[in-house]
Amino acid sequence: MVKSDAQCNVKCLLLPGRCVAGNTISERLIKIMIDQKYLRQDIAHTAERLKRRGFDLDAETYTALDEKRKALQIKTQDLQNERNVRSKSIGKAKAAGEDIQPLLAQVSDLGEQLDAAKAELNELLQTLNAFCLDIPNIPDDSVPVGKDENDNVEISRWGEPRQFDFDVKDHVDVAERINGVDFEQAAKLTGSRFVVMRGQVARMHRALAQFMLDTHTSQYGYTEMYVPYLVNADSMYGTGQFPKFKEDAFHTEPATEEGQGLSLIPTAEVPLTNLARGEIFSADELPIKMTAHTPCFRSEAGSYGRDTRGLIRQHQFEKVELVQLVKPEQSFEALEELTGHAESILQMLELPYRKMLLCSGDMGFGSAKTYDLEVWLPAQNTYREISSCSNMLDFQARRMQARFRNPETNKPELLHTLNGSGLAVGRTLVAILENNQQADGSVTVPTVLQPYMGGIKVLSA
RNA sequence: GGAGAGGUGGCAGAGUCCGGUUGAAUGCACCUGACUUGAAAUCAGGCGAAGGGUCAAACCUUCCGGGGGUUCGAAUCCCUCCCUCUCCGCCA
Repeated sequence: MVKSDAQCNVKCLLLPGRCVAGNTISERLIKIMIDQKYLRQDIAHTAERLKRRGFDLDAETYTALDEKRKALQIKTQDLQNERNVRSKSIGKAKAAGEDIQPLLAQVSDLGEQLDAAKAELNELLQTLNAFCLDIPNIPDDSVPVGKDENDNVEISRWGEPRQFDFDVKDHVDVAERINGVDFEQAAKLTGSRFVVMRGQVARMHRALAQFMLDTHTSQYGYTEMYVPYLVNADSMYGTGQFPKFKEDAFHTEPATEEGQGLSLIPTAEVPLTNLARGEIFSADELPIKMTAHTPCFRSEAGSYGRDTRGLIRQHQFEKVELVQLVKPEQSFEALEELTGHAESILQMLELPYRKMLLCSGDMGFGSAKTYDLEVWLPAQNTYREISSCSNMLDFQARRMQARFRNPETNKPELLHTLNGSGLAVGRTLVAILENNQQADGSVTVPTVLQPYMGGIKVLSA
């Protein structure tokens, strides 16, 4: 139904010349201007809402900085104007063959004043920018106020956890019994939190990603994308990983002394969403729905000792990501849709899950509203996160300057971005291994996956 | 990796050697109006972004790949980084 749109989107995204070269400082100076406008509207209310997620906005500092900025900006612009006017008159005088010397004398000290004002303004802008980049997104009013995952609200459940008449093994035991994983080899090659998969398990891992991609493209109108796994700093700023969460990602060494290193993507959300960076879409190009299957790399700083066994928490894992770029008024509807797309994968794989609405304190930095899908893991006797679907509103769009032209005003306006896992492939594999295990150690292959595995119905040693 | 060419508005494409009223000729696209039964064609006008400012305007500042420098003044000169293209080499 959206096929033609999807095709158009690819074309638009891939049009040569639309890619904006990575800008650094000047681009960020613009960003903060907008952040300020945003904050200024109602700073007390903003602070109150940010508090719900445990963030203390220092409104006084902000207001003081902003007022200072305003004064400095006006001063600087006045000086620039004066310089421009005088320079022009010098040009005229010179063209008329008049003596320029007296005019030059008049401007002699202007340059210094201007330089000083500019430097001061610049410094302030950097401060303000840093201040604004650390502010998380504002939770939507529909988000329950809470501190941590214990305050998340269960929205729904799907499927019945299976009753086992034998001792349930965890996915590591299940996979090892059919010779499908080898963590020791991975540790030899690289270190902890990596895995080597082999044979039918490796194949099922691949099949899962293929199945997910095919479903999202053929059923839900997403355009399949192939994207870089290494991105520059601007991309990481754009989606909100930088500056606050730099430690969570892996980075390459800078290529040159001054050059910035690249970062391994922690999720395909980064490259997919940043496709919109610096772009102005026409209204009829939206919504843009993209999906990609990529590896994801996370340093897992701060999670030492958590989920050390098995595939749950790896430094490298695969994910099929869903990203949507939509008009502002459509984003909440789009979040429901996108979450539904991820849910449908679990349903087709017949994996019991529940849908959680994250509370204000448990949401990601850039999200205004997030649903987590948690799949049932019998060995852990609990539900574990397998997908996280978020409406970022214009949070990322603001950082990226991702806009569309509103036909009503004919002006560029920030669009809204959404993303969700559809699904995390490694954890889906875990869920199948655990939920579909048999007493004899074999694992049944979900029906929808069988065509992707040459008709194999059971994984066995 | 070696050699060369180039990065200008939605697109195409001048300007850059010899810096000055150039946010930027021209063409296309687009919008409005006139003409027309309607359309095409033609004619007239408009048509980048961000920030400041204003009730709204006027108006001001900034932006010709990024950063820095020279200058009263830089799209134009200098340095540097990034990217693109062509040829050679190498390679999946």
